[in-house]
Amino acid sequence: MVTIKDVARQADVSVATVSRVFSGANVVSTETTRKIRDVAAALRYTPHGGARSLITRKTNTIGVLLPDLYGEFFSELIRGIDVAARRAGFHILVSLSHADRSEIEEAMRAMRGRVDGVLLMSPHVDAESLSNIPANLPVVLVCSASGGSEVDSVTIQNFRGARAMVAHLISLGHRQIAIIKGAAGNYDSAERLRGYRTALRDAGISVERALEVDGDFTEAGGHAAALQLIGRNPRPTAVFAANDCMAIGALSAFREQGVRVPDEMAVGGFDDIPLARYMDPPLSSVHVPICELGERAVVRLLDAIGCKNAGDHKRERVATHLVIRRSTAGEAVPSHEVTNA
Amino acid sequence: MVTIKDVARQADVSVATVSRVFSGANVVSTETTRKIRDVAAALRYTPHGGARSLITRKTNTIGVLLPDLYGEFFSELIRGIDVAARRAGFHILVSLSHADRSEIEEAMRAMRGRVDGVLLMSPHVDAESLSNIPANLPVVLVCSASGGSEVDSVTIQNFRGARAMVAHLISLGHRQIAIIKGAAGNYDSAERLRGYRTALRDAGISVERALEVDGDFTEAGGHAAALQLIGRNPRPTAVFAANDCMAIGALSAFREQGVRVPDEMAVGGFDDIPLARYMDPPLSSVHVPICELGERAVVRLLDAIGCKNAGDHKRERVATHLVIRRSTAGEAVPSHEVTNA
DNA sequence: CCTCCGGATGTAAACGATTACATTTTGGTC
DNA sequence: GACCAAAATGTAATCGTTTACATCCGGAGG
Repeated sequence: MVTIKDVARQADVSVATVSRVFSGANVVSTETTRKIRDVAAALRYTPHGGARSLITRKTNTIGVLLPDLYGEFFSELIRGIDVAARRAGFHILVSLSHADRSEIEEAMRAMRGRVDGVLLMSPHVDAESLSNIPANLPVVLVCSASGGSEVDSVTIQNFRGARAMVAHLISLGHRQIAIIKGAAGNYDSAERLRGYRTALRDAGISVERALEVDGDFTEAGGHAAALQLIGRNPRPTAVFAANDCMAIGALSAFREQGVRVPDEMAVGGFDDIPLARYMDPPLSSVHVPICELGERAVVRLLDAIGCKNAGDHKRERVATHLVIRRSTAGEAVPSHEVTNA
Repeated sequence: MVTIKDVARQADVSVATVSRVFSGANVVSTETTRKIRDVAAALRYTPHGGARSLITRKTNTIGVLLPDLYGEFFSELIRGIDVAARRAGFHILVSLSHADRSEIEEAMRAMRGRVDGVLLMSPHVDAESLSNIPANLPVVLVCSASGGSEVDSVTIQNFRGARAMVAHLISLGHRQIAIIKGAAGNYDSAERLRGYRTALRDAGISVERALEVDGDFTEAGGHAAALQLIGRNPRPTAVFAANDCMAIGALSAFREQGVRVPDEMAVGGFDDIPLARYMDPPLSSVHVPICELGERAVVRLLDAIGCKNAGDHKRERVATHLVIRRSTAGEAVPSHEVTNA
């Protein structure tokens, strides 16, 4: 590997001068600069990021710790994060599939000295209770429960979104409304369930546990849950799936069983993934600006990295809105979408 | 930030001893070890990864350079990469949305000193022509054209998969078979197109440019392309979409226009994303083990990092296989899948 | 002609760890 | 108790940079 010393030697200057050329301190004579650049190009020299960040104490990298995440949600989130990070000249160090507390702590420690801050998405662990992590490392929670206000966090409007979807179903005249719940122990799941129940109560409809079936955010889970619901007596006339994947699984189950959507069964999802509008019938959903979620989280983190004002930790929510398509609205709704912020 | 020196001072030993405790050289007396661990825990000390990798000359990190990638493909690929990397104790540094050569080179330089090797997916740029990158940095190409054998690469069996799908359509009696092409200039696109044409020729069917419509790998693109095809005279009886997203867009277009699938129009996709089986009708596709693709690429890269045998660069392909569902096969095919390696 | 100043460059000390080598301690053997 | 190997620990160089400080040099001002 060719280092700054090799360049210095060949260009017949000191390493300091070479360093000054590459670190942008605009203080080296144009002639020397040219000479150094030539030598560097010939040698294929590139500054060593690790060494650089050791002395400058900035890695220009943010760590991203995620749980098991699938499909669209994951890719959009990363995209948002990468876009915002790159805009600020930051890289992202990604670590996936962290479930329990010890794994998270382990991953965070591994990141010490490699990142300037961490984005942590931990829907199962109350991240505040993380104890054994490097001190002074800025952290922003994404879509996670954060008991107090001890830490920055960015989440989505799960509660409002779910409540709006269920209110929409109610407004269509449905009274027997089921929910296919998200993965157990998950923060988003819990909030969406809460929104569902609140909407029912607000309309004076009693909340029945029999209409709350378990799900796991996968198509297969939604499919299985839908089969259960078909057997219920009385059979619900509408179902709210806690995410689109499950809604899609449910749609296919209803189709197989000859249950017509939306006539016999209205179906609403959550997330509004790109595919939702291409379903048959097109799926009503709660739109989540996932990409923006990632961006906002990064912005917040960069903020925390910049100034050490340990004081003002904020809890921020990105807005969701209802997107009504045919899976809930019947033929009455025109094919262009009705949205409702 | 607390460093190894702080721990050494408080534990009343030298930094060397502390280092030995944390780097696993099992040579420190149990009592000293305990004392050091206690102090470290009290101080919340974590070794500084950057400093460590500077002297050991290993970052235990691999860089991942990707183009604009969406949905399932992206998330599965990253998952595969992360799984394999973590298994070997490696982290991944991700950088997205690199299009042209200069962006790629820039990103690779930025990674110098932060990674031990790079996974590069560059479907548009002939990566071999990359010149201005750090010397000696192991690289493995993923799903990219690699002219000669100067570099390791892992791709998928685009050609075979596409040919098999089109052969399947032919075997069902179709003669007017259209293709919705992938993004222009894309390696996978080109290979799948080649497979399509070869299958036609093998069956003695003439290749007609009018049946090759442009696409871009998105649902909207597939939708638009399908509308075009409906207008063709004679109208094709089958269409092969170069990926599932486009196939799904096409399905929805056919549905809207009252073109029955598969009776009036058979539809085949590529990728076999999880949602494919939940479409109406369930979508026939070419299964791609995306996760495995990522894993294999990492394994290959770790190999290259381990031994400096610059000699034997290999080109590897992960196998695809046909998954036949109702979108091509009509009601004749039972609901459990027919697969065909 | 001397001073002084500023621009260009060099010298050397960090950054936070690892590790070869040197040194000290320990404990077993005679 | 002396001796010696082995075990435990310390010393200091090193990784590839950045940067405060020192140095050098030429020219402007007096």
